[in-house]
Amino acid sequence: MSQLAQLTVQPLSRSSLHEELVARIREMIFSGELQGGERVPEQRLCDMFGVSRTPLREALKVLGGEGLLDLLPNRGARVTMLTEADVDEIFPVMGALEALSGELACTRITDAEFAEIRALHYQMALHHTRRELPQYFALNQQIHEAILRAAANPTLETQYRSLAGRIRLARFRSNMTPARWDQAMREHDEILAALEARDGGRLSDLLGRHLENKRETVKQSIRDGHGDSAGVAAYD
Amino acid sequence: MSQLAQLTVQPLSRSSLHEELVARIREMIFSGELQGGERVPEQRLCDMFGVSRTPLREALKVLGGEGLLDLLPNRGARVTMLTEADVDEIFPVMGALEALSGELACTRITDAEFAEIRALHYQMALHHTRRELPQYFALNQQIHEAILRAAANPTLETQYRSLAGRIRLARFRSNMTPARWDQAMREHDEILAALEARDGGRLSDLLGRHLENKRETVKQSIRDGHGDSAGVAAYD
DNA sequence: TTCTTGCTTTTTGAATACAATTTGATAGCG
DNA sequence: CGCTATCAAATTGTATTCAAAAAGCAAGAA
Repeated sequence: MSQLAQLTVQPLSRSSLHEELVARIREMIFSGELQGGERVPEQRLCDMFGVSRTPLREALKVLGGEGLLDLLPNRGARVTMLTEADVDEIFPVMGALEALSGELACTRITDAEFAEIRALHYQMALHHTRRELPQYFALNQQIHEAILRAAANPTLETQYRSLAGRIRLARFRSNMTPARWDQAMREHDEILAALEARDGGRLSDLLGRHLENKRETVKQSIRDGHGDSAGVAAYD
Repeated sequence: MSQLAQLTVQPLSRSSLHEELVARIREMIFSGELQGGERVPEQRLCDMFGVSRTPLREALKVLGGEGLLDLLPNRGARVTMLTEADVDEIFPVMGALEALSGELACTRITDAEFAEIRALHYQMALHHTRRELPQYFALNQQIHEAILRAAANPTLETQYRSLAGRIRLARFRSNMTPARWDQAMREHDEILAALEARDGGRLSDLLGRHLENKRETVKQSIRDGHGDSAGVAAYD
């Protein structure tokens, strides 16, 4: 018998049209190319992508299931509008999941994985001292993603990303004060310390509280009216 | 102006065919009418429901997104097979969500809601003393549902139900020993007490540990080979 | 003017038709 | 005897067509 049976290979994903469309349209929503509340006529998208309505409609159904589109029977699809109430609903759930990711990460993380996170952390700290906000945010997101990965639980990752995607519908932009930014950086110091100590309970708490600060930012952007900041990427 | 504008009526949900199909096929999966791993030829389902392939395929895509079907490009859909690894992955996430539902329920539950849960609890206790397992399970499920409802967070409900649905793929049946059953009942006594005291932290812990016992049951049923117990409903 | 009412246009829902891929079976070859 | 290659049938992927519903518009009445 060959070694083939032993190997686990990436189950190469030859994606079909509808999968491709799901990814593309999702990105259009996140990028703001499709505005919240906007009606999405099927034919226009078909022309845009050069496909027929069948695979497109399949894609819309999937995105509806993800909560990114509202599908109204006989009245088309609209990009979901996030209300403040939605945000208050979603954040506690995200918090619970992020807390779990902290717990699991502490029990499973390898030294190599931790070293990588620590490297990201110090790089982020550098951008913080230099007051380079975009770079700071990029690293910040990478760190949270790395913790999530370290938890080694694909179901958790999927669920978390799904909720994070819905939050991105708000297209918020962090309006950090210097004081708040300094505080966030201190929180990250503590997060790194808890992770190094493999203290799952403490890391859970820290991640949960760290997330709470984001909630107000998102709600504020909804109050300000999110349609106006077209083309602006969502920050963390 | 008439009074009509003031009234808020149920926005009657005329469901389309594909929505109907999603619900029907989902039930077929849960009931075991479609076995795990079984290939689901589109044409057969079309004949079965008397619809064309278009709405059916839209339904399959949605169920694929829910994780109940595996969609292999050009190779059809299969009912997802749950591995023990999947169960070990899903349960911690469910645990985090159930813990959150306990926390939220304690902060929000009304006296009326609590009274209803207490009633369900004592009814369940009665079935426990009479050793009426199916009735016990039915009440048990109602209690957990009621707590989830009391948390008053639709996002949480959706996410939890989605994971619970995936677990149902295992089509497990509780094989409780008398000792284990007595213990479960004691756990429920504590759950009720924590809820009455509005002690969110304690309720979280209790629900989490209560759930852990279910994990082994499910994994055992997978080891036993779940295809054999055709037609057997999943218990709690 | 403003609201209603009926018709036309547009858009969506569903079914059918066509193309591409996979599966499995058979024949040919080593 | 076993393996490969080729071809036919079945199944899925996509496009097109037809039907039903909703949205828009214009004419008429209050």
